[in-house]
Amino acid sequence: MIELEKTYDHSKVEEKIYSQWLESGFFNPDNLPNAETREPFTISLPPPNVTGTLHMGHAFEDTIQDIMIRYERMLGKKALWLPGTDHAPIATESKVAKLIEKEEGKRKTDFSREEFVSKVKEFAQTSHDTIVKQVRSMGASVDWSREAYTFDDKRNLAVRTAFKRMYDQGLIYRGFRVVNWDVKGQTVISDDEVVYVERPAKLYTFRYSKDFPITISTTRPETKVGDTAVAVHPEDDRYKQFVGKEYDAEFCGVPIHIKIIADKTVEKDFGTGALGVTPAHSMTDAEIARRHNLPSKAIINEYGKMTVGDERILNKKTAEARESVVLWLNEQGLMEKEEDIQQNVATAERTGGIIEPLPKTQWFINVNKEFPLPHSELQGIKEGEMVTLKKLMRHVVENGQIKIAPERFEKIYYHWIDGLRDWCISRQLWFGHQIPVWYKGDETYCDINPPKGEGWVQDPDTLDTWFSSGLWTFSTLGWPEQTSDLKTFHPTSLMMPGYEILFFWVARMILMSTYLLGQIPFKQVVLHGIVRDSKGRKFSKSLNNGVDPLDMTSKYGTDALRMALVFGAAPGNDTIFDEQKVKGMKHFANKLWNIARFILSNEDVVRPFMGIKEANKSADYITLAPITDADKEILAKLDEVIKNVTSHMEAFRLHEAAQEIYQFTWHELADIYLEKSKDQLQNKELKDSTLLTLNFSLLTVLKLLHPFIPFITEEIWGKLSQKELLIVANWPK
RNA sequence: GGGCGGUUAGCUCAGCUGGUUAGAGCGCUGCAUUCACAUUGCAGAGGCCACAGGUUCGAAUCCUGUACCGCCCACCA
Repeated sequence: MIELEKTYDHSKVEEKIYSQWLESGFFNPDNLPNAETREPFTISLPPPNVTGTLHMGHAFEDTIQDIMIRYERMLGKKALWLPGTDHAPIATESKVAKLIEKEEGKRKTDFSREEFVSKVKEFAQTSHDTIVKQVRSMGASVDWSREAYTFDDKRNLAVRTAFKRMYDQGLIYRGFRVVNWDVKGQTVISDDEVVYVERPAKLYTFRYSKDFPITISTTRPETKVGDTAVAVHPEDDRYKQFVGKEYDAEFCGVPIHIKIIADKTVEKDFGTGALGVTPAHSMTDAEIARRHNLPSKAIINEYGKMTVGDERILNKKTAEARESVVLWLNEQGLMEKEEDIQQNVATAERTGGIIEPLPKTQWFINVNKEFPLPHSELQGIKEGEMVTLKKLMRHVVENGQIKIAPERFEKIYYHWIDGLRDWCISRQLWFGHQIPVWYKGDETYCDINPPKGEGWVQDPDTLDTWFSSGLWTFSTLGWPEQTSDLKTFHPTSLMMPGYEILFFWVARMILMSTYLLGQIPFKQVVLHGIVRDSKGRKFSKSLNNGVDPLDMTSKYGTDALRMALVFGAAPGNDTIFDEQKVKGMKHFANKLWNIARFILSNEDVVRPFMGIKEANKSADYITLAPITDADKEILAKLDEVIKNVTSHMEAFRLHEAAQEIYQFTWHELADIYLEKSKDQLQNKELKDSTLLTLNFSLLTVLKLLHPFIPFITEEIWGKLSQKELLIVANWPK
């Protein structure tokens, strides 16, 4: 007779069980029973940023991946879940800069680069330790022995190697062009990091000067001091007569020279149908200027201040300069109209600052350049075949080597690729992988290691965080070295990120892996949604609606939180976090506990139990007559549940799987069969078969539930004096 | 401007390839407490599955359209 306490107390169990798992070594696939013959199954953990603590979204992500890896481990796979963290330069650097300003009253520029970077590294280390604790407390069965960091030495070598290869093949180049400058973050960012925010704005309609023949409309009159042309549609009869003519004017004290040009991209119906072209401070205008060979005149600097004109605008911020220009236009009688409109303003994803398009020299990855693929294990593309990075990214999804679920995201992915422009990878930050390029006079040197000799200066810029994240699936396995891990575990099997990083990360991993390894990075992507608060809002600092996963786990238990997060969460759909749900799942855990308590309270339980522990199918016991209809029924239902849960797992319908076992456990096994068994246990003839049925049902339910609620199931399993841990038990068939 | 998703019980959501009286959790109502569990059990109320057409023997599920809500993308300044 085995006695359990009346209620399940997660606080006494979770640390103990996690330690048992760690001691067993089974998180490391090399230590699994019969590891040599197992088929590899790999998940790379999307590395959380080392900017602080984890939120409910991370808890959700950890949960669904842990469910999959535990399931695959029980299926007999050589299951590797590789953890790590991301140095996330923009977020981390700005976070530390803020902290220093608050605590020491100093600014980033008061320190040397080395001093500042070491402070950031210190912060990142603390943050890392917190994150590890949190991942651990979620019960994540990650292989800590293989933990990686996007900014450690091994990953740095991978980054330099990748850069060098792309540079040598002409896929990375340095170019001067209009880029997205984040005034607040003081760095360039890529197109994907630009977020458009709709805001009310004024649309001004005016002429440059009294004798200028065309009126133009703009929301940014201050930039007109940098105009070099006015563009109209080629078929606009109003303006045909002026095309090709050139005019001089003085605009708010600044002399300008304007050429009238015709370009198809101009909308006849917007504003006056004439567009003032500012080649230095607008991406679109820069493209028009390139088509028409127009000169470009920079008039705004990195601080968002005007660099031309007199005291009315010089050194003023653009918004202030705008007021001055508007005043001048009105004074001169040049203003025709001021209208209120809604406008999309470009802001930086991380800092929220305004994007000021500026002409600058930066590093880019050319996504359209044709080149021979150095090595290929991809289906449908041969080694040496001419490809572009865009083509590679599209191809592997199109021909099904990589599957994206839910399927609708494949279309979104293609659409993104089709509109993709060269990827700006340099950042004016200190914390990050410094670009492995050195200069001396007119010479440029790119290599994995610095050049020998005196006088070389390394490019001060660092790389976009997604450059190193793009290497994640293989840099974590030892690349560029040809390690046995790389051979065994790459391509990885499954990737489970949020849909919001499909472009940022998933696409970049596909780019890097197909190019550098000639392999897909993963076979299957399952995108999950965002966890929102009970009112459907995103969790955010400004709303102060955050819920700390650790509070939930200590209050209700990790199992309860995991089950609550996965219950009702369909792939790709956002989910609402509700504390009530966690509470309900704590009740479920307690229910399971009491089912076990009842079964184990029978004195004879050990004897029949020992007899069935090796078996895996209910069919094996049905033959053990006498057996009642109730026995048959519960065993038949159990078979069906096994079948259904397995098929849900295979299709990543974790929410369906969870619901199915929940229903069975509570409302079939506990509510119906357990009650009937009470009578049967009184009958000597039926006692043995009843105990067999009870035990078999419990064992099976524990197995089925283990990926979802690993702690309590392992704890009960342990009470059943099993030789092996549940974590490596066989998935029922 | 283009694309995508949502609209199912009071609330939050499932419903996989169309098939018996549409499900869950929470909440609500009534009854039950020494017998695994009150973190409980039993019983129950509650839904023209957004709307309008169509396909089908049969539609919450497929097609067309409409209306709201939300998201993504985009060089209308």
